[in-house]
Amino acid sequence: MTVDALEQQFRRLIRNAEHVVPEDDLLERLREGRPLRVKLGLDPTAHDVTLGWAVPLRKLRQFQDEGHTAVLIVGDFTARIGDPSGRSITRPRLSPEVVRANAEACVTMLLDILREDHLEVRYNSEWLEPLDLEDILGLTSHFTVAQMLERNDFAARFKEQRPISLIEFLYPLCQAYDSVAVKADVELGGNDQLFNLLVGRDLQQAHGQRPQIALTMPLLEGLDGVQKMSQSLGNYVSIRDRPTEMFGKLMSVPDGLIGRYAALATDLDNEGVAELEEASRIGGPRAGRAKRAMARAVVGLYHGTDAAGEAEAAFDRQFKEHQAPEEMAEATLPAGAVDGSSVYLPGVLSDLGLASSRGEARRLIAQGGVRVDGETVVDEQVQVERLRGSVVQVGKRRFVRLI
RNA sequence: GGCGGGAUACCCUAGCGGCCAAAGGGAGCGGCCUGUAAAGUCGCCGGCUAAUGCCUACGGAGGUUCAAAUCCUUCUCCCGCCA
Repeated sequence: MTVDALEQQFRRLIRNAEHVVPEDDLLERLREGRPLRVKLGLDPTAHDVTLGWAVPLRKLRQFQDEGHTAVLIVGDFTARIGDPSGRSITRPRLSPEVVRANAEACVTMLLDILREDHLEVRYNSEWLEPLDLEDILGLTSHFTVAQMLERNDFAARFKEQRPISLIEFLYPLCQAYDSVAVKADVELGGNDQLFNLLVGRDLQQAHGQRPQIALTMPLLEGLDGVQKMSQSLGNYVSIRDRPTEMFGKLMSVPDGLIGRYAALATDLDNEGVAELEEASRIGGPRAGRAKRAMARAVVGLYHGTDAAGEAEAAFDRQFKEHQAPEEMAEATLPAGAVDGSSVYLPGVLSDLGLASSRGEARRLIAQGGVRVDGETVVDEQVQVERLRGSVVQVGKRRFVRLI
């Protein structure tokens, strides 16, 4: 490979990265011309791939495309122990079978992004399970409490006098040991993983290995624009969301995030990203158009450009022309709800999951948030004929067709 | 191990015998506005087909009282100081 080509590969690989520690070592290893072992850890309790999680995954895919080996570490052992992080109640321990099944489902989903060649999937129980206490004490001896407290969230919790379980100190060690076990050249992760990745370097060195390069990707903010995208917060887009849903969710993102999404969740080049970012700063209709372009690019990435175009058209039908969407959930009128010729609508709404309770449904109706075939419902009792075959809408985006 | 403090709805927090389904803030939801953005604005925000009604709920279990989120006992968990 020419020096130039190498340099370009290097630029591609570090593009958008938040930290590359140390950068020059990555270039050096690329020069060796061998496939690098690029590790990425996977928590098998997650069951959906969000756009946020896709950021490091897509980076891993880039490495694959350059001929390097993706080493996917399934944290089956650690999942079995349960992470007591923060104040959250200790997760129930999962049985090995359940973890395994989850993990396999996860890996399958990851193949939406990763390629099947240049891929190595490893379960960390393979090397963590056989460790005995002596081995574990040996691992801990390489680190000090002060080192552990360097980690931001530990430092913060310590300062605020919130509990830190000892087991939490062991997690970075387990993860670091994974790096030793698979002889990683590079480990990828979200930026919140930086500390753990650096622990991996130290531990590899302690085991006489060349320390891995830690490459972290920015954490993508969720739809709310504030917190990081996560399944538990419900502010996420799944890469398996239907095109229309994906497009719609992306259109609800705050303006300030357009550039960020464009950079991290699309395959637009730097100029394209800069253009959208600029437009989003200007605001007004230009920002709206920039957001559309971003949404189209994301949907296009996972569903193809045709689907993206259709999603945008469907979006306009629904929100500019206020037509019901073409595809929506269908449901039958719950039999119990019918009383003679009229129906108690709050009961129907809560049975269909459009409202969390009958009281909630009644409130929605009272506030004018419920429509049948586009017409705002005023009364709680509704004629059966009016409902049969109708489209029931709650709020702006929840639709169900009754059949 | 000793002593002290604490656990309130999704989160943070007030209440400290009846006026408490529980103040305030955040999050969330709905209407208007709009670019399904932000800001703004009006409203909702435990459940029950009306209710000045009933049920469930202030960490768990008991108790005192006509009446308990509030008092007592005990258990669990958290925090602090001392060791």
